[in-house]
Amino acid sequence: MTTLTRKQREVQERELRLLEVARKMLIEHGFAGLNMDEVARATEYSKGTVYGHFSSKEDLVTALAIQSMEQRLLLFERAFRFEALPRERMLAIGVADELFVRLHPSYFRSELVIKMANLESRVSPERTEILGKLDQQCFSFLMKIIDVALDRGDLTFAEPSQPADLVFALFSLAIGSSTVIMNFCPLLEKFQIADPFASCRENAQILLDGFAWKPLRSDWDYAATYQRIATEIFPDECQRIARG
Amino acid sequence: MTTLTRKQREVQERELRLLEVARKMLIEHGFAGLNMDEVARATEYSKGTVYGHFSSKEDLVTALAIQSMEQRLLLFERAFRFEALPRERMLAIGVADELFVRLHPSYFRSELVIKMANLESRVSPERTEILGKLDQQCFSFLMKIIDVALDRGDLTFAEPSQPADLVFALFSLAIGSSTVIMNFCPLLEKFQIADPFASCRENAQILLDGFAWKPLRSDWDYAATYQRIATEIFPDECQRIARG
DNA sequence: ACATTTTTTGACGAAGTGTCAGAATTGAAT
DNA sequence: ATTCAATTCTGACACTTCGTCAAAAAATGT
Repeated sequence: MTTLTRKQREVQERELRLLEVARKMLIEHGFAGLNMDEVARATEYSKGTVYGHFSSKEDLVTALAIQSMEQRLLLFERAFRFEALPRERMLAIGVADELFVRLHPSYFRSELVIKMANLESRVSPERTEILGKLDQQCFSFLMKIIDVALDRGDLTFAEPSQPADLVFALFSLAIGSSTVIMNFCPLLEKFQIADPFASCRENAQILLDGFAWKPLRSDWDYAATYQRIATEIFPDECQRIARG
Repeated sequence: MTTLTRKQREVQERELRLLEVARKMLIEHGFAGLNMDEVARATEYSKGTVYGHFSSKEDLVTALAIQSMEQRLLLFERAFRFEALPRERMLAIGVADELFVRLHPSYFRSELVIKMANLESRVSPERTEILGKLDQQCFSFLMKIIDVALDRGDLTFAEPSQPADLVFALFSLAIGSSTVIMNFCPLLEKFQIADPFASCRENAQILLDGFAWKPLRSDWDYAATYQRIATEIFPDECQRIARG
């Protein structure tokens, strides 16, 4: 019994070590530059051992994406607990997402890479399922806040819009903005947007105004809310961004 | 002289043939499944010849992305010439973008693949530049319409928002929505959104309402505008979508 | 008809993925 | 302590694919 758990613990630690090294490679050399031989060499295990953990390179990257989502959800949870008006809490979620992308750009990238390139077929079903569950958790955070807003009457939906449409809009804006910021740099320079993340935050607020989620920007000082979020919920993270 | 142009024409035709075959492969097997040996075999040319056209696999996919952007711009131009209020014209651009994604999903995918995976370093500078130019053309269509709206007073920007922020927001929403629709199917099912494209159209309108682009949805029948766009500008395309 | 230039070819080297027979290690039993 | 079965780990190997380049073939000029 004790021996079994010790063994399991060792295996788990080894997996973390493998992922750590792989993540570093993904950051430095991109998906194509992430190389299984090299992962084995750098960790001083053999290829066979690495393949014991991950059925393929794609599976390994999915494991990284799972870590990624877990990181994101940690930030989301803290944002979710922010005690404020629903719309302010939604702003906190937005800030959490921004911080995630900025603090873990390579995580974000591995998420997208995996979802984009038909790669899921080569990923173990277990990992695919885990990732799906995590996506859903993410989704439900937003839905819960929307439900509170509906209860309070801060937000109403006129046919044909539904709460899910708002979530869809926010997801799309967030994913699209991050994609543009991370991958369309020349385009952004054309735009001459000095601080794309600030622009993105503002755009999300404008979208919420479009949905008439009260209080509107004209009736509330969301800049102050943002300051509160930055100092009360994410002081360390915001500082790390300010520095780096 | 004549022989030279004939030769050039042959080369150009061959390139189109290569791209056609490569595109089919990209659709069917994804980026990883697109294979240079196979492209050579299927077109009955040799690898050397293929590499004469494209300096690398990434370069080939970029060429596909360029074709893609050209297709998109053809639709954008037609939308741009729509004689109507600026906001209606912007809706027409949105419809053009939707039609593009729906009619050429594989084109759209190749665009994203190239921009995502650090792949640009392996692409020939000429093609990178062409793609940049096309991006910018796309951008300037939106800017021109916004300028008209500003002139008419339909739209004003309150500090710190700028016209470019609106373009950024629209791009992000469009790219994000398409990405979610094309690649996050399980998530969309969770959302229980019956017609994601319709939802996306509506979300864009809501965003424009947020920017207070007049006339607001409450003061104008944009469903009617959409009908006009569908029947007057894109009758064939809309039918093809309705059928397939 | 022959020479020169251009184009095309496919064998090849390099790099990487995933597998599997056998080596090494471990834990239990004697 | 020694033996032995079970488990785990290893790295050589088979296979795939990218991109190159010397040589063959074709086109062009004389």
